[in-house]
Amino acid sequence: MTSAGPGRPRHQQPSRPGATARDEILDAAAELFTTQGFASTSTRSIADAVGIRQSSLYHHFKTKDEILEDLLEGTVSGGLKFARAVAALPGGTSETDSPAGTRLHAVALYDGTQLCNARWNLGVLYHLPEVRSTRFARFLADRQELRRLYGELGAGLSAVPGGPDGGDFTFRLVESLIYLRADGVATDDSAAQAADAGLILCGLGQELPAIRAAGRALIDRLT
Amino acid sequence: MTSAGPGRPRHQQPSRPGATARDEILDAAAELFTTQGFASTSTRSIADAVGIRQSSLYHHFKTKDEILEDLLEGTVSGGLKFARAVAALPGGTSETDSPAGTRLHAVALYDGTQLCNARWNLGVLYHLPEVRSTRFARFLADRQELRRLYGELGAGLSAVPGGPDGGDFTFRLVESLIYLRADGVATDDSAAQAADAGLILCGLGQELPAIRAAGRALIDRLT
DNA sequence: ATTATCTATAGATCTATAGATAATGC
DNA sequence: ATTATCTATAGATCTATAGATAATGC
Repeated sequence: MTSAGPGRPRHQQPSRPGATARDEILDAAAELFTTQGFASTSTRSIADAVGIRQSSLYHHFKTKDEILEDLLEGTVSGGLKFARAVAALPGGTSETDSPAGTRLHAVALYDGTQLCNARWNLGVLYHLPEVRSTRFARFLADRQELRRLYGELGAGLSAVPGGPDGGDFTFRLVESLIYLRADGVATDDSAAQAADAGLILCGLGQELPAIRAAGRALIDRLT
Repeated sequence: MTSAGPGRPRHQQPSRPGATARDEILDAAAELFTTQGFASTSTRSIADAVGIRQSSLYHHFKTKDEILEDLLEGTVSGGLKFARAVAALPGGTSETDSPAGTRLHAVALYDGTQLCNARWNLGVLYHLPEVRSTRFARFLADRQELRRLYGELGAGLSAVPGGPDGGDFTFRLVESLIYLRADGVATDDSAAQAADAGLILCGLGQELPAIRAAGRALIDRLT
C-alpha cells in the first residue's frame, strides 16, 4: 500500500523516461526549457511535471542553472567523443586509412543525426545569453573543441581556392539542423544532406558516393 | 533651466541613438535582450537604461512582448523588402535580365551583411520558444516568406542531382551568421563567404567571379 | 486636449533555504 | 546514518494599472 504523507518516497509509476528521479527531472526540464524557454520555466513547473514539490528539486540540483548545465553537456558530449575518436585515426590515403573527407563526413553525419533525433531539441538553448556565463564553461569549451575538430578535419579543403573554409561551414550546417527542427521543416534526410553539403563546400562533391559509403562504415566501426 | 519633478518631459541629452523616446527604449531593450536574454530582462532594467521610470514604458508599448515584436520585425523587414524586389525582376539570361544565381547571391549578401552589421545581434532571439506564440505571427510570416523566396531563387539549382536544395541551404548559411557573430568569430568577410557558399551548393562555383560582380551590381541598382 | 512623465501599488509570482518526517540500509 | 521527500516561508522580485502632475499645442 502506498502512503501519500510527507517524507515518503514516491512509489508511483514514473510518467517520464529515466531510471532515477534526477533523470525524470532532467527530462521534464528539457521539455519545458525547449517549449517555453529557460527563464520562463519556473522550478515549480518542472516539479509539477515530475510530480514532486518545488523544493524537492533542490535535493537533486543545487540551482536551476545546474539543470541547464547538465542538459547542455549531454547534447555535446556524445558528438565530441565520436569526433575525438575519428580525429585520432590515421589520416593517410592508404587502404587502412581514412582520408579527411571521409572522416569529416562521418563526424557530421553522426553529430547531425544526434541533433535531429534527440528527444528534445536542446540546441535552441545554445545561444541563450545566460549560457555565456562562466557557470557553463565546460559546455562552451566542449562545443568549441568540437568546432575545432571540424576545422581540423576540413583543413585545406575548400571548393574554391581561398574560399569558404569547408570544415567550419560543415560545423555550421550541422548546427543549422537545430533551427530546421525548431522551424518544423527537418526531414529524415536532413542530417545526411547537411553532411553532403559540407563535403561539397570542401570541393569533394565528385567523390560523394564513395565518401558516403566510407563515412558510414567509419561510424559502424567506431560505435 | 531643467526641473526634475513629476510630469516633466526629460530634457536631458539622450544617451542612446534614436530620435524619439520609443527608439531609445527599443535600442536599450535590444541591448539587454541580446546580452541578458528576453525573459531575464525586466521592464525596470530597460527603463533604467533609458533613464525613465519602469511604468513610463507602458506609455509607449502595451506590453513587454510588444517591444520584442517591434525589434524582431525590424530585423527581417529590410531583407524581405530587398528579396521581394529581386524576386520581381525578370529572371531570364539575356543581357538585361539577372539569372537566378546572381539574384540569389545578391539577396544572400544583402541579407547577411545586415545580420552582421546590425547594431545588436537580435537574430539570437529568433528561436526563443516565446516567439512561437501568435503574438509574433507577423514576424514569423515575414521570415517564412523570406525563406520561401530563397527557395524560389534557388529552385532547381543543386551541386549534385537530387542533392541538397541550394536555395534553402543558402538561407540557412546566411542565418548561421547570427551564431557566428554570437560566438565572436564573425569577420568582415563572413557575409560574402556565406553567399559564396550558397552558390557553390547551387552548383555555380565555377561562375562565382562573374556572379559576385553581377550580384553586387544588382544590390547597387536596387538600393 | 493631448502627450509624456511621475508616484504608488496590487497581485502574482519566483528561487532557495530551514527544518520536519519517514523509509532504507548498515 | 543517509536519502528523499515534505511543509512553510523569507525575501526579492516582476508586470501592468490607476491616477496625479505638468508641459505643449490648439
